[in-house]
Amino acid sequence: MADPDTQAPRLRIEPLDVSLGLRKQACEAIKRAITEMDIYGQPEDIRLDERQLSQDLGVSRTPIREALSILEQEGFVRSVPRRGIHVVRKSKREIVEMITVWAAIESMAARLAAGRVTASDLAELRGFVDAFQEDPSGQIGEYSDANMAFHKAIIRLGGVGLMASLTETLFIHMRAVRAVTMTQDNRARRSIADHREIVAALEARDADLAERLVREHTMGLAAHVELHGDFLDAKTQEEPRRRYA
Amino acid sequence: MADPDTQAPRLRIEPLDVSLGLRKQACEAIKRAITEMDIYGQPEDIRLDERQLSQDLGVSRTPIREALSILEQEGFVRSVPRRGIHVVRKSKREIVEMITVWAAIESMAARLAAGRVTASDLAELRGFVDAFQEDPSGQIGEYSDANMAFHKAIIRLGGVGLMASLTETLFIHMRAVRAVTMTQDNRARRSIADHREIVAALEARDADLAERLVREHTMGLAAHVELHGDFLDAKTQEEPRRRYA
DNA sequence: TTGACTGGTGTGGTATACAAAATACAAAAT
DNA sequence: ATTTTGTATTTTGTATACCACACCAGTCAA
Repeated sequence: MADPDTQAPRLRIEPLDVSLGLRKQACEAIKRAITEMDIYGQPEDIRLDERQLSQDLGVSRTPIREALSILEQEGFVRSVPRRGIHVVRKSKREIVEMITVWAAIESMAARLAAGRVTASDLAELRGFVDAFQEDPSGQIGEYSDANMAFHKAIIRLGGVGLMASLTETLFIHMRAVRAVTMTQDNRARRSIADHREIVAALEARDADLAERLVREHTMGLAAHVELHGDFLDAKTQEEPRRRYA
Repeated sequence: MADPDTQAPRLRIEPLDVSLGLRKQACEAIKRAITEMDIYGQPEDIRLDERQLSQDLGVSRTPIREALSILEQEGFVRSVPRRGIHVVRKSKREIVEMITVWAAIESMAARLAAGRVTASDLAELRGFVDAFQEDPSGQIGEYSDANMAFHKAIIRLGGVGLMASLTETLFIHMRAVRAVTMTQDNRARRSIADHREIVAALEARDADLAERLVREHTMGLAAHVELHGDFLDAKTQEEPRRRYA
C-alpha cells in the first residue's frame, strides 16, 4: 500500500510543470542559446549580462544567477568575480581530454553491453549505420546526428545510467567540434566502417574486442583533433588586462 | 593609488577570501559537513534548512542557495521544488554505477600512464603500497588513505586533468562505502597485491596489462558492493506521505 | 605630452522582503 | 473515534534594493 498510484484506478493527473522550477527553465534556455551559438566563430569572447538575460527571459536576476551557477558548474560559462560571466571557449587540450574521457566511458560501456545486448538492440544499432552508404559525404549533417545517436546508444546499452548523464555534457561541448572534424580527412567514411565493426563485435558478444574497437575509434578522433584542432586555440582573445595579477 | 599591486613590491597581501566568492566558501563548508557526516548511519534522511544554514554560516540565504545549486549538480543533495533539500543517500545501484565509471576512467588513465610514467612516479606509487605489510588489517584507516592516494596517483599520471576532476566527486561519494568494504572479505590484503601488480605493469610499460589490471581491480570492488552492499538500501525511509499523488 | 589620480558608471555579489506552496495541526462532522 | 477540511506555520521560490569592486575617462600635474 505504499504506492498510491498502483492501488486503484484514479484520475491520471500529471503534476503541472509550472512548479517544476523556474530556474531549470532559465538554465535550459541559456544552455540552448549557448549551444546553438557558434562559439568558435567569432574571436571575441561572449559576455553574458545578468540584467540583460533577466529582462530577456522576463524573470528576475535570482533564477538567472542560479541557472548560471549550474552552467558554470557544468563548464559552459565561467564567472570571474566582479568581472563578468563569459561563455567558455574550450581549448584544444580540453577538447582532447573530453574525448579521452568519453573514450574511457564508452569503451567500458561497450564491454558491458557485449554481455547484455539483445537482438533488437543490435537491430537498432545497425539502423544508425545502414541508413548511410559507404561514403556519407553528401549528407554530413544527417550522418553527424546518426553518429551521435550511435554512440549514445552504445553507452545506453552498457546499462550504467551514470555514464549516460556524464557523457551528456561532454557531447554538448563537442557539438561544435564534430561538425568540423567530420568533414576532414574522410572521417565520416572511416567512422561508418568502424561502427560496423563495433556492431559485429557486440553481436559476437566479444567484450574485449568491442571495448578495444570503441576505444580506438574514439581515441582516433582525439588524435585527429590533436593534429588538426588548432582552430580551437587559434584566436585566443587576451583579456582586456586585469587589475590584479 | 588605483593599482596597488603592480605599483611597487610591497606586502604580499592575498586578496581577502571574502571577495573570492562567498558562495564557494559556503559550498565548501556544506560539502565538508556532508562528507564528514555519516550519511548511512541513521535511517532517516537528513534535511537541510536554508535559513538554518544561512544563520549558522553567518551569511544570507542567497549564497546558500547558490551553493546548494552546485551541490545538487554534483549529486550531494537533492532539491525537490517546494519540498526541501535533502542529503542524497546513494543506492547500492548508484554506488555500483559510480565504481564502474571510476573503473572506466582509471583503467584508461592507467593505459595512458603506462607510456608516461617516470622513475620517480613509480617510486611514488610504490610508496603507497610498500608502507604496509602484506596484511594491513591492523591499520585499516591508514591504508584506506594510502589506497585512495594510490588510485588518485594513477589517474593523475594519466595526464588528463579532466579525469582527476571528474573522479574527485566520485571518490567523495564513496568515502562512506570504502570504510565498510575495506574490512570485509580480506579486501585490504588483496588490494595490496593488486596494487603491486599494477605498479609492475606500469613499470614494464605494458599499457594493455595495466589497463586490464586496474579495471579488474576496481570492478572487483563493484562486484563486492553488488554482493555485500545491501546495507546501502536497507533502511530506505519512506517519505512522510505527500498530499499529491 | 604623458603619467597618475580621481571621480563616474556599470557589473556582479549580497541581503532582505514578499509571495506561493506544502505540511502540520486542530476542529468539526460523520 | 476517525476522517476530512480549514487554517496557520513553515519553508522555499522570486523579486528588488543596495553595496562593493572593476573599468574607464577625464583632468591635473610634472
